Parts: sequence; C-alpha cells; structure tokens
Amino acid sequence: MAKRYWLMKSEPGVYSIDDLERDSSTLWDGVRNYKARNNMRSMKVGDEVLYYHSNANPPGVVGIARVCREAYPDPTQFDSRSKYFDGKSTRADPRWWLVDIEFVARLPRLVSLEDVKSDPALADMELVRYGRLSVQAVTREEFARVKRMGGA
DNA sequence: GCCAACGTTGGC
DNA sequence: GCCAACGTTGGC
Repeated sequence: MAKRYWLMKSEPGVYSIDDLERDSSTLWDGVRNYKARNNMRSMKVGDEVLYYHSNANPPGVVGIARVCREAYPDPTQFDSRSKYFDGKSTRADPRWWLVDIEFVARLPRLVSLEDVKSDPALADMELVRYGRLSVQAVTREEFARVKRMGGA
C-alpha cells in the first residue's frame, strides 16, 4: 500500500504544533466524528500529515507530522471523568479509534486557509469544500504543494 | 459572539 | 424512515 497523506486539525489553545514538538509524539484523542474516525482507521505507519491550527489567527497549516502507531481504541471513551466519555461504547466493541502521530517539522512559513482557498490547484481539498472535518485525506499532489508553499 | 453548515438524536 | 430539534465546528 502506497503512503497516503492527511490533514489533521487542532486548536492551538488545546494542543499546538509546539506541544507536539515538545512531546515528540501524541495520541490523537477526542475525535467524535465517524468520517474522521474512519480516516484514522485507514492510516498506516509512515503516512504523512499536514498539521493544521483551527480557531487560530490566522487558521492554517503550520507543520508536518507522521503516523507512528496505527488505529487502536481511544481510551478517553471509557473514562467517565473525561469529557470524551461515551457511555454507549464498550471495550468489546469500541466506537472511537485513534492513531499516534509524531512531530516531523515545522513549516518555515504558515500556509493560511486563505492561501489554500485562493490557490486553484487546491480547490478540491476537503478543507475548501467541506471545512469542518477534523481529519481529512489529501492527495500526494496537494500535500506536496502545501509543503512547498510553506517553504519546506 | 455570531451563525452557516453540518452531524446526531429520538419521537413518531 | 422521516424530520424537527438540538449540538458542534470553526471561520469571521
């Protein structure tokens, strides 16, 4: 299976690229959207990720990460003290899955949402067509282009 | 803080 | 299975 490419969103106030660089890797918990979950379940170790800051000023892609552990159940769904607790999920049949990602690099220049939207070559990105999905697939070409726009 | 564009839930 | 009501995301 060829390497694939993704875009993952995080609010910098919750977990920024700086946090990822400091931690070196993290588990991507708290995703409670089926499409995003399905995307994570199809990820393979080595897949590359555009790291996107949402609810930021300006919002945009700030770095590159890499999948370092394939999908396993999101532990927060079983933790009644977590805000991500899901009483309808069981350990035998977990509803929510996540992957681990590791820090690769920071982009020398931020590629803002506005930059992405105004580039005709990126008009088909899910980020443009359907903004709200927090874990999206991107094509190899889109990934390469955003990376280049970011000065990497 | 507003609100558009979604997704989810649950009554029927 | 429909759909109204409600919740969430995320740009602005």
